[in-house]
Amino acid sequence: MRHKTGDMNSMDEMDSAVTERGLLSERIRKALTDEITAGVLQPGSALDEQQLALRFSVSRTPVREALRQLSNGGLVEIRPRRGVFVTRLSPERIMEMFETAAEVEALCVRLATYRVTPMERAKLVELHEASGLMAESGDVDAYDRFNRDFHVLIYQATHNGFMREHAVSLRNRLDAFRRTQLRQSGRILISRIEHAEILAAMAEGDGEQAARRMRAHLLNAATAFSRFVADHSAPESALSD
Amino acid sequence: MRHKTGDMNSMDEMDSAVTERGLLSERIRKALTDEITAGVLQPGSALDEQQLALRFSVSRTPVREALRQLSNGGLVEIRPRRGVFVTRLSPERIMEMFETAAEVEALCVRLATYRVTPMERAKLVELHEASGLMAESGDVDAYDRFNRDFHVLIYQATHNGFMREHAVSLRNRLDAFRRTQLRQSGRILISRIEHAEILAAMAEGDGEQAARRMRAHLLNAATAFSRFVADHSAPESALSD
DNA sequence: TCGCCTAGGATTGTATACAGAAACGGATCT
DNA sequence: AGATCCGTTTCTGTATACAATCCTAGGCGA
Repeated sequence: MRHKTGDMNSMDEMDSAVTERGLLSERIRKALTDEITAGVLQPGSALDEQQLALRFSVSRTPVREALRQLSNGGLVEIRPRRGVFVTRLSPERIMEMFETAAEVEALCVRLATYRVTPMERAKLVELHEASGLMAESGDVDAYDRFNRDFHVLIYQATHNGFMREHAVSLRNRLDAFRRTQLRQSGRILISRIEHAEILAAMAEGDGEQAARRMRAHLLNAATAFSRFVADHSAPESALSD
Repeated sequence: MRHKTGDMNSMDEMDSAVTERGLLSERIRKALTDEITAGVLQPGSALDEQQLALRFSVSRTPVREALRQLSNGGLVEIRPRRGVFVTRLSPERIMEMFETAAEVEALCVRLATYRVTPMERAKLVELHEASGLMAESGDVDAYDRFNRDFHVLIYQATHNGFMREHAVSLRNRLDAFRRTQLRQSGRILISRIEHAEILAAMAEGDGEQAARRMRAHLLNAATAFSRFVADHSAPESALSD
């Protein structure tokens, strides 16, 4: 079973005349999610319902629903009777999110070490080995997809569906920042080495060790992200606000 | 200096009769949350928007928004174009949730052990000592409130706001089941003893030990809940259906 | 008799209309 | 000049109307 969780959902080239199978609110939610994580919609900016409705050529109703969904994901903030704003994530907040993700992933890999099936273990190794090519060619997008599959498979190996869903949801909220740090030179190779070390600990059945390495793995990514922000956005943000 | 302007925005009435204070969708969301967790709305039952709108004397719009919010909390399931249904939680699913909560709380108390401030530690002890009266008098509701404050304060002591929010959200989803198990004879006293042991580990600065005890604390609650379910619903569900 | 197709009813999804609150700007007063 | 008051305006929150889809039931044909 090799299902790709991150399939691109870009079948929007159909005529606008046909009502698509999915709900309008879902389409809008996805579009807004992309724009926010890509930085097109800048943090702190207000999202006007009418304006968005006009942009997507729909009424305010599905736009409202999409915005409500986004607020639950933490991407936007709703101030009642005031409006909807793209959540402004402070660097501290982002680091808090990374730390939380690190701890959650650590506990997942610890449980996974004790519960993983031989088939799952084989699949993990297979994924990891396949990532070697991506690391060498520097294909960030491909490695990003692999990385996701790798981690999700570990959640899966906990054999706790609720925990898996929670971990996936957490990971989704950090994806934008993860991609950012992954683009730094050398990060992919380091990431891959850390994966190998985690797999080694799992192979020895040492859940605590695997957990420690996973925590370090995530915190390294956080540090890389932090360094990236310090290097790239300091000059720009000097006069904002 | 206080002017006597015509500003009467400051009337804070708490009654639920004709108050226009909050948003309708919020009020409905709370009402439905209560009814679902209390079991008034049984798992698997369909929620008709028009019917609910009639019941609350509002239009379908705020009802829809409330239902969307609930679906993100996992209380209801939305099948597009099919309707909204109260989520049917299998015993396995509930145990998965308890395990996840146990692990998350364990990691919280581990971090809290290393980061708690003297003031927070004092507040924890104070809370714990105050709970003695509730345990003796068997006031389940009061103990339930204390229990919540106690655990939330531990999340707070991690000094990671994001983690605190996540842990609180997780706890909310389990509150209904927690109350159930707490009503079993002796559970309150046992719970209080376990709290004391957790505090002791924190006082010694042994985060790992505190984490283990917290995990056991939550899993004990899960076991108690499981036993409660087995005792109370087995005879009925044995040959019905 | 059984299975497929179609018509009707019911319910959700979306659009539009209306009401009230919060932001904005100008005029007046101190 | 600065602040305050008040009217205007814009936008959200809610209500209602319309459209599309799904479920059900009944008829028709094999």
